[in-house]
Amino acid sequence: MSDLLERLRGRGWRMTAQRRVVAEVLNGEHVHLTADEVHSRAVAKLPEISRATVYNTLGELVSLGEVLEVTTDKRAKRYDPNAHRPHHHLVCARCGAIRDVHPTGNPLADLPDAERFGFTVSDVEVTYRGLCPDCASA
Amino acid sequence: MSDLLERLRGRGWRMTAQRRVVAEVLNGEHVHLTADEVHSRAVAKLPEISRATVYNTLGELVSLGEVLEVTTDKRAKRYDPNAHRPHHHLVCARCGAIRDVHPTGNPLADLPDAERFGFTVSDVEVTYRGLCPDCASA
DNA sequence: CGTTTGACTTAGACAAAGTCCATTGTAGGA
DNA sequence: TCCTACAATGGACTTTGTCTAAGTCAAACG
Ligand SMILES: [Mn+2]
Ligand SMILES: [Mn+2]
Ligand SMILES: [Zn+2]
Ligand SMILES: [Zn+2]
Repeated sequence: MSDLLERLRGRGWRMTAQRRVVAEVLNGEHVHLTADEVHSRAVAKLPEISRATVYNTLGELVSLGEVLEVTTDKRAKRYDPNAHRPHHHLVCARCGAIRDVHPTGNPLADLPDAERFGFTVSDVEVTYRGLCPDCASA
Repeated sequence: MSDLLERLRGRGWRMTAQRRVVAEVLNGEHVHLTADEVHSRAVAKLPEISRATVYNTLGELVSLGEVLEVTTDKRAKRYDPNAHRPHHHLVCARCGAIRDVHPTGNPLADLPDAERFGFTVSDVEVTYRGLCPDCASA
């Protein structure tokens, strides 16, 4: 993702080996790694990178809107580089596998005014749960 | 909720002061307390109740299907006594207030087969986010 | 009722996920 | 090349939750 790195440099980011490695690890489709998984993979490329730096960098990428935080399970937060096209998630209840999905329809329209309690509603997250092919056949 | 206590007794639960207090605390509409909040309120009624017992009791209530676990934010799990009528949640992004909502429509039907990746989809959670009236005016 | 017993509760150790801070290092401009 | 503000580091600390060994008590039984 030199796209990403280019954009970040443009935003005044100081480019360091650590930040480059974190950005490299967060690359691909259906990628939803925990901070610890990002750290392990980053260590493979740059052994001296610290946990704190991984957390810092992930936090910065999130506030820049380049990465999304996803909390599909109650354990660690997951980091999603697919922040450009809005999407939702399909999660295997047994093994935790996560896929990006794009449902049709607009759930925002499905919430009547009477059910909004005066809130200004700006966003909807939809999480589908079920069993992945592997777990269903086992 | 003597309803609940009655049902639990019917299921062979030994009725203790601790369990009664936890069940009392989990009572009402739009109630979504964390385990620690349940513990604080339980301590007010029964000072010697322990954290472990609160966690144990909440876990049992969840496996009995009497209480739902809700993870609207990435912090602590919340416990929802409104397990009888299915519903979704509306969350204030600033102060964390949570309301139960009942959207129209069926999000399951909005996920095309091509977007299911072979999963057996059994459940959908929808979380609406926005600002509550208080936070919007501030 | 009093006894008995296994289910229940407790305190505290432990673990996982994440935050914070003082110190040390360095990217990138002058 | 030098300087310095920004970034990285390790480790202490916090929060949330789990586990266990030992003590307690609800309720079944007589
Ligand atoms: Mn995603
Ligand atoms: Mn609810
Ligand atoms: Zn699976
Ligand atoms: Zn609010």
